[in-house]
Amino acid sequence: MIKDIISKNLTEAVNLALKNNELANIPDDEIQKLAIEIPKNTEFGDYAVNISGFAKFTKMPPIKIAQIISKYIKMDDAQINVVAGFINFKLGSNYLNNTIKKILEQKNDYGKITFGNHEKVNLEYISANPTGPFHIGHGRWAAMGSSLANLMEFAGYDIHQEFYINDAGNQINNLGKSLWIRVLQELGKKADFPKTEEEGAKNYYPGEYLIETAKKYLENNKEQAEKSYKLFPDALNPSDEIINEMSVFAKKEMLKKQKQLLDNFRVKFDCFYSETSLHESGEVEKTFNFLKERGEIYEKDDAQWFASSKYGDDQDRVIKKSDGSNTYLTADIAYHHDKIKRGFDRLINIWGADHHGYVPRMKAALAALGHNPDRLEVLLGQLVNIIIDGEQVRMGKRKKMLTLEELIEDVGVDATRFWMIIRSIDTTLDFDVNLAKSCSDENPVYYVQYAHARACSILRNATSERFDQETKKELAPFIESEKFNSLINSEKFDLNNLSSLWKKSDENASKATKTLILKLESFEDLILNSAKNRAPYMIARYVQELASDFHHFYAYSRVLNVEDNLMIARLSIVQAVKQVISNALNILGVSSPEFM
RNA sequence: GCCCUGGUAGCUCAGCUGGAUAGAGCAACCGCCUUCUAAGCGGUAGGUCAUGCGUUCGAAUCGCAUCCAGGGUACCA
Repeated sequence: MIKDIISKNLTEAVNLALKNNELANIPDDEIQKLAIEIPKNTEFGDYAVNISGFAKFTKMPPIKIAQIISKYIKMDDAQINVVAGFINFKLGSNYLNNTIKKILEQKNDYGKITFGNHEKVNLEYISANPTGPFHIGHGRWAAMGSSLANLMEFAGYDIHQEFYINDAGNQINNLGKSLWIRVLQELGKKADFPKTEEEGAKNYYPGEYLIETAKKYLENNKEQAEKSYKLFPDALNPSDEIINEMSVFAKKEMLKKQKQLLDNFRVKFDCFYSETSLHESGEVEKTFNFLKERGEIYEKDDAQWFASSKYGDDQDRVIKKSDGSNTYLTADIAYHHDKIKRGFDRLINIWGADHHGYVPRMKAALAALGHNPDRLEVLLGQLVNIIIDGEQVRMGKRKKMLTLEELIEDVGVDATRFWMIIRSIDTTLDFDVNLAKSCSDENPVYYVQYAHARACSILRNATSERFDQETKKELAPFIESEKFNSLINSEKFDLNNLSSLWKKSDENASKATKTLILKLESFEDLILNSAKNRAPYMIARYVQELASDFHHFYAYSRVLNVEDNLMIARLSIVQAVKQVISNALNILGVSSPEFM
């Protein structure tokens, strides 16, 4: 990375200046902190470093310090100039050419870094109840989570993607009870969902999606259902056996649908972890006893309490209710305990902001179990507003809602994913359905994909036969396929291919070319920063900027129909752009079309 | 009340481990298609970075207070 080269030279220069007593009193960690940045105003240079921070140690004006340091910098093929407290670097073509070489040699691996050091990370996200279709909010976690997984893999982590199935508790019974009503309705019996709170309306799922499930159930179980109905004609009071049968069937169907949708949405989990399995294996009880042995649990009001406030939670939490059953928290503690026992160095959870109060108690739980709570990282995502026709649509949870499936059908996987990722996780996302659907300038997905398709088009044309309109004759391609392939696909890219790139041509073209290559160069740095910050949205922003730089380049630099050496050089750049756009879009789980 | 996010251009948002003139996209206005994809490019205009005080050589960025918006504050999951 060019930044690393500059950084190394800079550190050496500062140390030399210190050794020669031209500077003094600068602590080592201050030198380490020097950040190479890209100036907002590129007139200053391609890279810059601000050394004003040294002023308070050396008691010298920043400009003086910058001058002294710059004297000691020995970089070939780079211009260095000092403005105020800044040392600016303007790079020569060697650096830029090497960037292209690196991309063409590393291909799909360009941008991969070893920062993560193979740390074993368990990334848990979505973790929805299997009681209905995903809503759009789940879509944000799905897109975020899978992109973050791709990103962190790229940055050198070992990522294990996990979905925790919340398949225990009353909700599953409620699901079964609701399915039974739908089944009876399908059989033509009189059966209705309760309407009022007194009748227990909130214990049912009246969403229409269970109608389909009911039909499916009846395909093979019609007689059985009729029989059950005769024994228990009251739709709201079926037997436990019926509820159980319905619950199991509904859960299985819902899960199947969820998995199918995730597959369509390019979300790949390594593991679906069932909460029920934790109860059945006795892990929940074991964890409870373990905590009890460690003295973290006490009794009050007939319930068992976890003393989470000892570990920073603002109050203690019930862990076993007075009726003897466990709370959700108990299973969740067991689950996180299990993750750590499975050998993960780090646990990352993506949770909706509505769960933020849950973070301290989960961290407290880890501490109480004897683990370092910092191993758990919770990324809190703000919620999603749906905008249709300029109006915000409220998401009623159990009423009619726009499901993720409908959205994807409407908008497409690429656009949905891109829009879900484009904003930082800290801001409430306004998802404008009309905008995401629109194939216009307003839609950044197509802007980026168009750049990729455009690059592909140029590369295609370069090796295709041509037809001359005037002479009505077939012309040879601009470059033979074989030559082109050896240019693009060889293990060792020949830097001489780029030699004619920087000969004096028009200024706009070389400026655009340089800007473009510097953007390509910054990809590795981007991976580092976005992985560090767990921020896939940075990739989405970057790839838009890259597309913009490429379109700009395209406007000023003809690739084909110029003299051969220049064509080869520019084709190499186009290929590199195509590669990097596709590497970036791959991380986001967005496709890179060859035609549009 | 307490806790978590956010408040930056007409709109949606970057920038926030303090540093050069606060950026992008869209919308508005003006231009550019007989040559590689116009789903594109160039240009113009648009700001008291919610408010106040503080820390600092220097604050959109850090601290405190206030005001707005969203979310949370269960022996639900």
